[in-house]
Order: sequence, then structure tokens, then C-alpha cells
Amino acid sequence: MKVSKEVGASHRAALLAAAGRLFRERGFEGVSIAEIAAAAGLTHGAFYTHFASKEALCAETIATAIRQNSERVKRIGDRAARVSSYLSNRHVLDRASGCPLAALGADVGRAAPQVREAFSQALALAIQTLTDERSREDGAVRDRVIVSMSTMLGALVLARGVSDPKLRDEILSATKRALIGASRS
Amino acid sequence: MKVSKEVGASHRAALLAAAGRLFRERGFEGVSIAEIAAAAGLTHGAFYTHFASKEALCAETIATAIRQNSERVKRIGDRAARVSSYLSNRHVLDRASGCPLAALGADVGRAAPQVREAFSQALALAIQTLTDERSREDGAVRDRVIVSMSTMLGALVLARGVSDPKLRDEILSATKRALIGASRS
DNA sequence: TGTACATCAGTGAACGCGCGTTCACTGATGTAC
DNA sequence: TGTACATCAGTGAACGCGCGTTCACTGATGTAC
Repeated sequence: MKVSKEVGASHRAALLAAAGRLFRERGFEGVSIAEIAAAAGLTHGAFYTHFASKEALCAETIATAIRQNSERVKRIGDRAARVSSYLSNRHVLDRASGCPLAALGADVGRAAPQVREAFSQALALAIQTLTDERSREDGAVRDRVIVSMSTMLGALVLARGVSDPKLRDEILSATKRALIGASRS
Repeated sequence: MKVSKEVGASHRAALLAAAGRLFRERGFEGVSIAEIAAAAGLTHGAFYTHFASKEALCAETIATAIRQNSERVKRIGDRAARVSSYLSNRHVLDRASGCPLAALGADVGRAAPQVREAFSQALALAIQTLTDERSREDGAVRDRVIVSMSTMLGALVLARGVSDPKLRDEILSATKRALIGASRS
């Protein structure tokens, strides 16, 4: 049956939120439309009144997740706090609401152009945002943002893949030391 | 029909090699047993005389790929050459025979314990190998190996996800500069 | 304000398809004599 | 060395299942009068 405009909009938001969680947990291919719809309290058929296809959902989900995450990071003022939050055991275990770059970056690399486009723009904006807050015109700052991002993302991916807790802690703490020790801004 | 022991062994090797290429290109979930068997010149039924399940193949493939790759890297003597080869456009485009950590690390994080175990051991060995060649007992060297690995892997993942060539080049060259400039060993 | 009706979000059955895995069968291999 | 036969890698049909997507239908919403 039909549903009011507000309820309809909240259903769309619920689909996006469920997709954000489930995709980060299990990857684009590891989650079905039916699961996402069910997690949002709908049946699979209703999905297609809100999104043209699974690909379209992937694209919008990755963009939304990156935007939300970079705003969340911005709210943590201290660089050392950001690094140790990112490289915490908690973040290793909490894929569902963690960094979308680490959770889905590799998936995006294999995804349709539509998805890579959305990722590309959202990442550019995130880099811009994190650079701007430190220096508006300094290319070296922008470079440092990109490299720190890469380092943290790579360490998180490795830590999540590893099953030995000792090796996992070693990866996290070595990277933390390198990033916080080398902090000059 | 039955096949000689040598031919049988070569079929197993062909399955592993095909899986190595296809999994790195499309992820564990993006490739079917039938595709792998066909790429190795077999039918899907024959697969199960060589591997107990798809999971078992994933585990053995990731371990083999990591071992092969860290030996290939070791053969490049110069650190700067290693870094610029890893962070080259060629490597961004060539997933199939590139770094298995970047291609499959995130997939491993979501995979069965069997796969994560194999990954864990192979990664530990790769870190060991790359550390040993520089210094047998220096913990700082081991840390630097782990951090460099994370940085390069993260940059490659981001570069592969991005569709804008300008942003891709920026990620690669900023990371190259940081790693080669900071090289002290 | 009340009534009649067009709109359209949501439902659930159905579509064709490919998945991982199993298994009866085939026939070349390789062993026992 | 030659023969008989057990072994077992490979084949392809078949299994149950879940996938993304479509669509006729339902009925509450919201608009026109």
C-alpha cells in the first residue's frame, strides 16, 4: 500500500543505512537486496521504488558512508586521538560502522564505473576536507593527508585479515608509533 | 578418465594458478569454481579431486600468492625500485599478478577462519623474510617493514578505487615521495 | 469541510540464471602376477 | 615381458538454493472539486 511522503523518505534512509552497515561488514557481493530490505523493515520489491539497481545503491552507499565518516573524523580534534582510534582493536572488530575506505576500497576497485565514480568524488572531498582544516594552500599538507590515510587504511586491512592476535597488535602498534611519533602538525 | 600422476599434479597447479589470477582480479566471491576449472582446462567436477571446497582453495591460493609475491619482491634489490614498481600505474591496472595483500586483504577479513589462518601465517612469513634481509634482530626494522607495507598497500587500494586519473596519480606520487624520501635503509 | 478518485509505495509470486557440491559413470594408468 | 585387473582423475547431469529484477495487485495517501 501507499505510504506518506515522510515515511517513504525514512524508508529510503533506512535502506541506505542498512546497506552502509551490511556492505561494510560483508562486501558488496556478500549482501543481497532482500537482506538489506529486510534489515530496513521492507520486502525486496519495495527496494526498486527507491533505487534503480543494486549498483546504484552501492554507489550511493559508498558516497554517503565516506562523507559521514570524514565528518565524524573531523570532530575528533587531536591527531593522536584520531590515529589511535582508527588503529584500535575496536575499529578492527567493528567493520559495520568503521572506515568505509578500508572496508570497501578493494570492492570498489572491482565495481562498475558508476560506483568508482561516486567513490572517487567522495574520496576527493574527504581529502580536501581533511587538508583544509590544516592549511588551505600547502601541497605538503595535502600529501601528508593522503599518505597518512593510506598508511592507516593499509594497516587496518592487514590487521583485519590476520587471525593471530599477537601479529594484529604488532601491526596496529607499529603503525601507531610511526604516525604519532612522526606527527609534526 | 584417469590421468598420469604428473598430469594430475600439473592440473592441480593449473587450478591454483588460475585461482591466483582470477581471485585477485575479482575477489573470492566474484569467481566461480566452474570458471577456475575452465581456466585450468578442466570441468568443474574435477575440481573436487584436488580441493575439498572453495574455502580450501581460497586458503591455499592466498598463501601461495603471498609467498610467491614476497619472493618476487625480494629479487628487486633496490628499495626505491621496489617502491616505484609497487606504486606504478602498471601495478594499479594489473591486479591479476599484483600484490595479493592489496587485492584480497579485505576479502580475507570477511572469509572463513581457515582462510584467515593461511593469510596470517603467510603474512608473518613475508614480514619475517623482508625484515631478515635487512637486520636480524632490530625491532625498528621490523616495524618499518610493517609500516611501509601498510602504506603501499593502502595507497594501491585507494588508487585502484579512484576513477579520476589525476587523483590516482596524486595518491601514487605523494606516497612514492614519502616512502623514498624517508628511506634510511 | 466532505466526497470521489488518481497516485504510487509496498507486497509477494514469479522470471531466468548461476552458484557450490555430489555422484554414477568412463577409461587411461599403473600394479600384481 | 605380457596379461588381467584394481585404481582413481576427469566428465557432465543433477541437487537444492539464493540471486537480481519484474510485475500485477493492494490500499493508504493526498488532491481536485
